[in-house]
Amino acid sequence: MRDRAAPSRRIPEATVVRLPIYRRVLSELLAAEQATVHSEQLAELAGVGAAKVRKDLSLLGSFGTRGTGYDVGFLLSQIDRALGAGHDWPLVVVGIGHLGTALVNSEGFSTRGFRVLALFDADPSVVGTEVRGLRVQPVEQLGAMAPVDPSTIGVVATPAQAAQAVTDALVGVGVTAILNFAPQVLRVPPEVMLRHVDLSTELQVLSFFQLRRERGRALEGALERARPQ
Amino acid sequence: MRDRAAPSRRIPEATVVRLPIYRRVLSELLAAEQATVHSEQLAELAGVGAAKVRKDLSLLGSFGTRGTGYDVGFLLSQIDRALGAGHDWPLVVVGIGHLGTALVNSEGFSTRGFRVLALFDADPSVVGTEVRGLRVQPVEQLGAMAPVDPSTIGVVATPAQAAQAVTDALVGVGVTAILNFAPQVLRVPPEVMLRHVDLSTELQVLSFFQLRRERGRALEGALERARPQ
DNA sequence: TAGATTGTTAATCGATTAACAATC
DNA sequence: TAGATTGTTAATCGATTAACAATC
Repeated sequence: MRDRAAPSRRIPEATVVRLPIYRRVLSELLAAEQATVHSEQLAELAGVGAAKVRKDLSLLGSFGTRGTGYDVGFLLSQIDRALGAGHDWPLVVVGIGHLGTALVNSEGFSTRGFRVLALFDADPSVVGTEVRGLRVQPVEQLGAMAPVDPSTIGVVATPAQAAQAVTDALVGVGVTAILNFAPQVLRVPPEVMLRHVDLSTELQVLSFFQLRRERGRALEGALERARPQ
Repeated sequence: MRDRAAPSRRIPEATVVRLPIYRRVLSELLAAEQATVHSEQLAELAGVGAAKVRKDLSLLGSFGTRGTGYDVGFLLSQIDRALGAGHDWPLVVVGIGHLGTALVNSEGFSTRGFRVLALFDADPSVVGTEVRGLRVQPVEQLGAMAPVDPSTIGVVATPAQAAQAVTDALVGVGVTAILNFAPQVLRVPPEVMLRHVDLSTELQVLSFFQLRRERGRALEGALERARPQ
């Protein structure tokens, strides 16, 4: 067995997004002491197709055994490696409302290498309180914090109107990756990576498809009535 | 001017996800009393390409004027129509922790037609409290609630281990669209629409790309050292 | 009319899926 | 060896982008 890890080929974003899902399923299987899994079962548990599972995994390397499947523990460790487990990922979280607090308290946060470096908020009644043992600092001090390590991830969980200024400040102290929860399109320099999660957008997407379904039903009804038996 | 609305062609999901972004930009332009906008500017403000904007909008209908652009108010109203504004979207939210509370308190929630129908939680210290004027009910009563309207959207914001049971109960009372925040793959009948938002997945995706960048830098450094001037 | 900008077509790119030879 | 299942190829599907004719 030699050189099973894939040469670091480009891994498509669509695949990267599924890796944490496989990771979760595998860790459940590991907890249940299942030794091996085949693509069909992993696919079923992850809610995707088996061909996609094999394709995704093959991009990381050749970790399965033909005729048998994948060793659960080994595959898990390889996905962890690809996702940078073991690495330290400092987070700077701005906006310690319900959303910011939810994020900081996420399950399995620290086991995945995420470590809260600093918390900021604009609200004087929040500043000074402790979340997960860390004191919330006034947001005005964000710009004055010591330059951060390049692997640091910034989290913007402020109201929309504060988000751009906070983002600029994060970029100013050296943050190169930002997760934005504010309902606001952010401008960042091209070298800064940005992901946007918007609760209300997700609901709007769901309601769009509900609406289409409803219109479909209405149309069916009309056809039904127009073409009586 | 006749028949400007597109025949209800299939609108790709990728486009649907961008509609709320255009919507937000347009409502800002409207607030700033800008009368018209062209695809180039809308693209710039939404952080996408101009061709994509025109393509997306053309799927909804032919709402622009060649040589001039789009009327801000009219385009906004058309996007609203496509997204089902004016429609009533009842929500059943299960899990009133920080995340559930953040969602229920989202800005512009009610203006978009979302209306919280019922709140449930398993924690006795949360049950009975009021969020946005609505009393939190014990989760055991979820299964016994009156069957819901087919446009109802369920929100699962519980810990992972409770998520599947809660989902089954939601489906049981007639919910056909679910937004899942629990770090858990859910099984639903094929007719139920499901979207999954996972805070920790988002961070893992960001850290994956950070890692690749780091490895890239390391490689560059190595090449630099291997090929001295 | 001249200039500007849409709406659409065609070309490109990327992701998904099916099929199957390789191989345990 | 026979059966099972991977890893990969090729076909398909869908989304993005560029280009430009249509038209205000």
